[in-house]
Amino acid sequence: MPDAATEPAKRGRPRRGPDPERFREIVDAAAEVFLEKGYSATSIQDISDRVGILKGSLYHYVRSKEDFLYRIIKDVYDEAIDDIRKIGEGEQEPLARLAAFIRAHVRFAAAHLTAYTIQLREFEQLSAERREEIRQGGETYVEALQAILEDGQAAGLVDASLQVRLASIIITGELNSMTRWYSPKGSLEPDQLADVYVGMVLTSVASEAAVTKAGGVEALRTEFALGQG
Amino acid sequence: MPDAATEPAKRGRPRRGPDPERFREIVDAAAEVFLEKGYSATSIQDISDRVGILKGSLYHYVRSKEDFLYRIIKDVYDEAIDDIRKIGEGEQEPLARLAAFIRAHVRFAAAHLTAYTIQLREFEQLSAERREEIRQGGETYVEALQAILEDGQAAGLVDASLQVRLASIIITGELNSMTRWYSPKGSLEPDQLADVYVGMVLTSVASEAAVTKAGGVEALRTEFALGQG
Amino acid sequence: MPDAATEPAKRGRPRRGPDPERFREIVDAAAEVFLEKGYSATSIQDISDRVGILKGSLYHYVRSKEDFLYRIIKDVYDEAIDDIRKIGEGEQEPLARLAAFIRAHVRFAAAHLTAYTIQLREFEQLSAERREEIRQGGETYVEALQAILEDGQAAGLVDASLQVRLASIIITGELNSMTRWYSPKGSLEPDQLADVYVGMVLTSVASEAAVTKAGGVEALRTEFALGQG
Amino acid sequence: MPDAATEPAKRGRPRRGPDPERFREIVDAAAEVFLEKGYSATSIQDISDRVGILKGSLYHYVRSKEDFLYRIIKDVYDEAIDDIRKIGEGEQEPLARLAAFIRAHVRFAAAHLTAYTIQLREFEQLSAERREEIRQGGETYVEALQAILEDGQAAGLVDASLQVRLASIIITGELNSMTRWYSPKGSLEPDQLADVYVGMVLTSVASEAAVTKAGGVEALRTEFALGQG
DNA sequence: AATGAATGAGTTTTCATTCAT
DNA sequence: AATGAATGAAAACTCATTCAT
Repeated sequence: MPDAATEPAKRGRPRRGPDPERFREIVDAAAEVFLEKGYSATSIQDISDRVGILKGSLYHYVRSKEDFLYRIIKDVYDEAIDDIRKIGEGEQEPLARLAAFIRAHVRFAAAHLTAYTIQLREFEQLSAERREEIRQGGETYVEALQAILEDGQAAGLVDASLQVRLASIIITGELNSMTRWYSPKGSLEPDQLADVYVGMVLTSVASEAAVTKAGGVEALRTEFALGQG
Repeated sequence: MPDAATEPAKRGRPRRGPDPERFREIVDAAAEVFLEKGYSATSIQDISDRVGILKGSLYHYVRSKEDFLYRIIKDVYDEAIDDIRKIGEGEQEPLARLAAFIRAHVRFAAAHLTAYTIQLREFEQLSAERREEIRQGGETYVEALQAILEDGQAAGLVDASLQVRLASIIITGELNSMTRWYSPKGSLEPDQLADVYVGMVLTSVASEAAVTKAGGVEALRTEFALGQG
Repeated sequence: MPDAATEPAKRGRPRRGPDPERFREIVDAAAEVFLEKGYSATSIQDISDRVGILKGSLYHYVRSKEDFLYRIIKDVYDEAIDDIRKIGEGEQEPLARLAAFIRAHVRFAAAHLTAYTIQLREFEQLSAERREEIRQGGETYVEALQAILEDGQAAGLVDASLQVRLASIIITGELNSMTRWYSPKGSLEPDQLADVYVGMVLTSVASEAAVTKAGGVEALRTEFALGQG
Repeated sequence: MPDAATEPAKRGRPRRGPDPERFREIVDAAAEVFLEKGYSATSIQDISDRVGILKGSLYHYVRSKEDFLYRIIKDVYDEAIDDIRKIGEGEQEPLARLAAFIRAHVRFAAAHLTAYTIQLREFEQLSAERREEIRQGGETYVEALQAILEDGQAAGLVDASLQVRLASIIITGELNSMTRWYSPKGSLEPDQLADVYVGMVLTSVASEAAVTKAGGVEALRTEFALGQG
């Protein structure tokens, strides 16, 4: 019986595939360009120029331009799903959970600004199959938000007359719209922005009881603020 | 009776440019396709297919593909400016003006859904010159909104601690995000949607005094509603 | 009621599509190059050079390089099917029909030398769907030939011990191999070549009775010749 | 005694090239793919996939893609030349030699089916120099066959009116066409196929005298058969 | 012997635009 | 007003080949 330890690894293929760090570097370059020019208006040449290699060389890493978009969106989408799952673990009170949700969302968008913005803007450019595949992933922000608002209504803390589905869509749009102007280079920290969002969103849905409990709208508007950033 | 065969259809005037009705038809077709596929991903062929003519024929109406985008955005932008100017004429009370502003904005977005959506999404695809030219046009929604909020603060009806510039941007994003999901084919009428927006936005910025004056947040939330949809 | 005679033709589209003569010209150019270099080794550039236009211009006529191959093969295949159908109409005697079949086949191959050669060589380069579609077309030369040989056996004129399916394949290969060397520029006329083929093929399958009836193999070999070339 | 440390592993001889067995393996893989897809349509990637290594690694064995084709064709061509030389050694009678020639050819084609098919199909894809070099090699099948037929005519056993050059080309095409359909996986053994070919070819060229001598065409058709396969 | 990154030149295809009719 | 042929430039993608490791 041959000694397994001295026997060479099965002919040929360890086949590691491309270096994951280099791959990340390249996908990040693609994301930057997509953000600046838009996916469709970006050429493979634009990406390779940014990386500093020839355009043909990119096909070591992907099979098509769409693969770049897919990678960017898939990754941020998966992280977003994780993010949504973590929200509310711990927080019991609906308004506190709502505040936590908003803060988490703002932090997430700020932390993954490029990729998250691309996801919002360019999702429809993916092939139908890939859109479908990605959507299977899990609960969306809208759905999570809706659940919180429903809990809030049950607890009498969210205006009972609110159409929660519609409100969830509106609030999600409100939060997502930060990707249209927010820049990490500015002086506004994510938590400061979150404070503003939390204050505005909470008062926009709070019930009479919730306002009273907080000691008025203005009090409610700062109740969940982290304060000075 | 004159000979119909030799007489040109329209009385006297030599036809200088293309038939404006046909032009509108074609620009509308372009807008539809831009909305569906995005400007950059749309080819001249896509547009001509939609119209039912050959692509070369489009150059009777425009000098370049960008001209279509320019026409669409310029027109809706100009109308938006008009829209903004009209708001508040008449309304004296800041919260009433804020409500009127929101309603007008929702109505406008709903009425010009395709063009307004394109303007939001594709403005950056215009040449720098045209972007500049269009921006000269007049006050933006954000600026108009900011002015109203400032008046509201002066009148003690808007939370004095609110960062009005930031709030204006957030609220505008919130309103504009309706273009991402609203459809005139759905059962939700623009005024019904406006009612929801008005309620949420007003309570999100109202001062303690404003809430008290209205008889509570829930009352404030319906004070400016048109009601039954 | 409007007068149909004076009413203009329905807006826009007579849409004739490309000039069929020009199209033929271009497909013929493609066929020439495919013959010289092989389909896969031919670039779109090669074809456009032959035609004398830019490569992009070819896409007025086809949607892909494969379309050229399809057109060439489809057309010659359809004609071949027609050809096969016509053979034997009239001829009653099996050996006479066999001779007629061979002559027709040689004439056909000579008359469509380029396209028929391409069909034989490059059929497998078509997509699976197109191969399938074309094969649906009708009876092949092999099948037609087999039928004739079976009739010949029934009439006692073809060697009873002959495996007709195999013989049909062999004879078809023999006939088709002329595409590997035949040139219309040479001095050998199609009918002269057919005379040789007829003589060789008939004697290669004839029964004893057929030979006797003809007055010997050498007599049989010239019985169906057109003679003087 | 030489210093073992400086001496290469294998006794004396420095290793010049790659392992010949591995080389054969790789060339065979290339041949398989060339057969399936055609030379021009095959990429180096296709070959390396078949072997199970990366494409860059193939350049340890060859200097270019064409080298694969050259190796395949050169080898089979040289063997074919040998094959042709051996034919007729021993056989004295022209028809017996013709039968032996056909049998040898069929056996050869069956034994080297892949390489021989590639040689027939892809010879023209070699560079002009290599085509020239290979052609220098020796007598071709057509020439050998022509010589036999001429001997046959001299002996009165081949139809005197036969154009032997043309007949040789036709018969060679007939034999070679087996590469278009023959498969060693089928139930037809090479010698069975050779029996059919021998019978058909001999009767297709035999003189009256040869037929009479054999006792009729049908007798002639089986005279050189090996019989049951 | 093999890997995997990269090259550079090529391929097929797309597409905005022009223009004679 | 529209056609349809063509252009010319650029797009996405392919691929034989090289090379440092």
